[in-house]
Amino acid sequence: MKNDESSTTTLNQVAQAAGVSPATVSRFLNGTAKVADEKRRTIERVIEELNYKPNRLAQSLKMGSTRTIGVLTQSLESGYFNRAMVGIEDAVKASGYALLIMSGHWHADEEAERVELLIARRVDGVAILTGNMSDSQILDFSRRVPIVAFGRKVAGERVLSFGLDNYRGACEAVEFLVEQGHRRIAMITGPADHEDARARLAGYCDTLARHKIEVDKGLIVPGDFQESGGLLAVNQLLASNQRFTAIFASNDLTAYGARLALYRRSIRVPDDISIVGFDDLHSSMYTTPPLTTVRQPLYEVGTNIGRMMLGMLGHEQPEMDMPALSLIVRESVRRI
Amino acid sequence: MKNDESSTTTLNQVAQAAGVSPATVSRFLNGTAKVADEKRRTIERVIEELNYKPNRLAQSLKMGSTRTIGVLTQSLESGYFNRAMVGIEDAVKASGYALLIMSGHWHADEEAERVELLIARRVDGVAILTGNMSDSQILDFSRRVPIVAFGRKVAGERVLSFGLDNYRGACEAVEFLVEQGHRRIAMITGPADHEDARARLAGYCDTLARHKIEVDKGLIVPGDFQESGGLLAVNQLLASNQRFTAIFASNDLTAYGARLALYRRSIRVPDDISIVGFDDLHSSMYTTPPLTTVRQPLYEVGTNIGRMMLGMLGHEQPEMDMPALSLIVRESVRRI
DNA sequence: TTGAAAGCGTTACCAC
DNA sequence: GTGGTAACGCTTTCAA
Repeated sequence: MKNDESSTTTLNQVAQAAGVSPATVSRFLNGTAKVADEKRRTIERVIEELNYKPNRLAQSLKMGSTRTIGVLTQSLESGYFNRAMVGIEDAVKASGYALLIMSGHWHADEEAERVELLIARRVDGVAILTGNMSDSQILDFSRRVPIVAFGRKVAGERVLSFGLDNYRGACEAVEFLVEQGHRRIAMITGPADHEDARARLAGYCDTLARHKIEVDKGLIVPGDFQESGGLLAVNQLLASNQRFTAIFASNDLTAYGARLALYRRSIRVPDDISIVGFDDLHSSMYTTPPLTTVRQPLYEVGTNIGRMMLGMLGHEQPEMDMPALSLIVRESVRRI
Repeated sequence: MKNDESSTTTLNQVAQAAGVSPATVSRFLNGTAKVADEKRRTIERVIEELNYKPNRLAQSLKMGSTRTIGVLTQSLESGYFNRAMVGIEDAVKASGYALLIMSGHWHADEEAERVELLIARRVDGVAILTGNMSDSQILDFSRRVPIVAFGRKVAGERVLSFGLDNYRGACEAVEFLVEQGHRRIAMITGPADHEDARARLAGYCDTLARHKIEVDKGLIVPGDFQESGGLLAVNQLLASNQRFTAIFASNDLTAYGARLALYRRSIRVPDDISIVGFDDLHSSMYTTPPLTTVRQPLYEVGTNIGRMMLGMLGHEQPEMDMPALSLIVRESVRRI
């Protein structure tokens, strides 16, 4: 076996070495047509000897499909998005698709730029995980490439989109707190320009109202979906001398920060203050105390994105099957 | 502006519409040669009108470079690996490289399969983040594609590799515990087949020995680098009625699990038991108490991987500059 | 069953 | 400066 200097073998070389035409090799490789037993054996042998691997680039160019799905995430290191990522990957890898992942960092311009990059690389479709692009931007893109968008509501010829009912999730969370006897419930919000954050806030307000509990503006403090925001928020709450027995944090990260702020003042959870979060990140199972939170079925979100994408790409019909948000009761809430 | 049914415009169409040859358009696009002012303006206009975007696939095929770096990670949702991932991305994106990420799940066969996939897609180089492949496997791959491997020690023509001094990091951690007066220090190990885990265990043993502290086998319990392993390990430790004042966990995840196990028994940290972890995941800043741990400069690991890769790919010479492991003292250790 | 050849969208060499 | 054209590695008619 002589190797041409690590230079990659091409289908043509295989054909030549096997004394057949490139077409025949191609047909053998793809099972596109019957090839005589004898030839097929020589081809097999030559491929082995030359260690030939098809060039997917050339294939893609020819066939007009890269078998690649572009994913626009918002952060490469977000436990939230990455959970969905593995769902997507699991759903599509059996069909031979790979993921080309780019991050938009919650910045509309950067997001658009990344999608542009994805399209330039000729991904077969792009999955968009929330973000700040406008619907019309997404719609525009969808004229160039099939899109499935999560956490957005945009309708069009080649866009599929879906979201989770954040409002209802928030209602459940606050409902639970009320059931447990809490009346003075503080809320740490998420970014004001974030739709999910607004829905969660609305769920909080409405649920309180439904129970004839006054919505005290002083109990609503801003966070940023990060731990640091949660920490600051609780500090602010405490500094303003508000009375409250529970905190509804807009997401788990916020809850972690809030919990630390309480710890610093030796305020016990849940004995003194109860906390409920939102997302149910994996780590929420291991905080002390384990966090009561609203579970987002992110993995399933991912598999559904993957399936919907395959559907648009002409594979078997996607059967959507989306678990709803559900409250996971752990140990950060006390009945009072 | 008429749009041909969302079908993508090609360079040839631009050429035709502008009344010039494809070569000229290409030259204009790449600045490969001067093109007359007049033509350049028509070309610009036509590109605008037709909304032409170059097909990177065709470019790649022609030029023999996809401007893509394959990354073999072990888990898409590991805070540890993903921190390095953003480092890699930051280091290479300015040069126009994108990342094609695949996960090997710590399984040698799957890892090899993924690298094979990466190569089939003609990535320009592959970055390998630890894993279980054999050195010779990696060496083999490196004959087909430039490789930079982190957490491995494999030398070759086209492989660059580097690791962090886990042994020394562990020594520092245990040294600190001893300085704080601890003598009965339990250790929760990582997977026995994991090199880093073994190095950390060795650091623990040697440091104890250096201080003439007996290494009690009963204080060394197995973990798995996951929270659940840490939890189980502490349960086992407690059940066996060992006396100890501190725990050295093989990584932060393990420490989280251990901390929860303690919490369940109302054993306080650090008042009753001290804990130190390893990795310094972002979340370790927000555990209660915040975790004292050995910081791995993962982001910098990533940027270095990226730079080394660019170096191998013929860009500017990489200047390695790797921060060492360092102990981050927070609040999970008490002086006794 | 098989081969010749066109073509996917680029780039680059060779003339002019 | 610019155009013609071969070539990158593959797939797929069209004939035979």
